[in-house]
Amino acid sequence: MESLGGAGLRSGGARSQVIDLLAQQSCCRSAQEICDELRQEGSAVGIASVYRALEALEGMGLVQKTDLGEGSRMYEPVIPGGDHHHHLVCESCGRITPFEDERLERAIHDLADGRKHTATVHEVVIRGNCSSCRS
Amino acid sequence: MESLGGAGLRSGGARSQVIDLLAQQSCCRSAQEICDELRQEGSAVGIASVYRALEALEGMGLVQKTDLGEGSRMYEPVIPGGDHHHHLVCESCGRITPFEDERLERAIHDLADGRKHTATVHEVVIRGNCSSCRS
DNA sequence: ACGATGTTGATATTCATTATCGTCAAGGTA
DNA sequence: TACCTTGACGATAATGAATATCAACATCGT
Repeated sequence: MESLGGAGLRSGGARSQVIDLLAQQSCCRSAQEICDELRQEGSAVGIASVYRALEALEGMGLVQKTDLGEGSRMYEPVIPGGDHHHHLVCESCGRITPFEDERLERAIHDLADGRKHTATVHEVVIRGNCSSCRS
Repeated sequence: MESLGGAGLRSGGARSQVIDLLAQQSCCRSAQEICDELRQEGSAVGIASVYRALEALEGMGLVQKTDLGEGSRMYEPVIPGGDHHHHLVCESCGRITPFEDERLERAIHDLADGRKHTATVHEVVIRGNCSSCRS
């Protein structure tokens, strides 16, 4: 929250609500889902403010935008030094399963280094069928 | 081309033109780009036919849809047994650089296996700054 | 209190994608 | 050949996510 002030931004109602909601989520949410959930809690946030907040947070590296190919983009919090995951998407039931893999992370970083390309963010999406859908 | 007939589809003009164009491309193109390029060559393809062709090809596993976060989705041919690459996206100049990495592929497949999740397709996008933009 | 500046929600707008529709070409049958 | 069924075609309308606009409102420094 202090980082907002540092970037010359104030924390109006809508923005802080989006931050609070995202902080409680472990995995991704779409802008519409975030807006709906906040409205169900009684606040009158507009969808525009949600997009604005997400854009600002993304610029600060606190939120990562991901596209899982299901029509709308998904947003999830980036916990500095904390868990960093990617997604398995089931093509049959649509379920999204997060996963973490140290070996994959190392491969990606080494690769970017070798190409002299900085890797601010990266995303990995694996599509297929989950174990329950295959049985 | 024969695979079209096998799937109960005929190869009308538009579809084969999309196939021909994609076969010549090594990296990704948006639907609009494909449509524009075909029109510049003199054919009167409609954008709807391009989407239809891409959808059919994707269903057959001959085309992979990718979202690089630049507004529109990108499509690229899948060459069976041939080169299989992912993308580095420069956040500064927007350039898209394809890359191939065997170690990354192995990590992804082992990971999916361990989770009993089939991996029909997967995509990796690395965002950062390319070497020319950093200097 | 007051003005400058940033934020808000509603809404209009843009733009990629999908659905619809009438037309047309290809194949099959007699 | 003539006819008919089926599927593909291009144009365009419709959908829906994301962005831009705008007037009203907060917040902060003075």
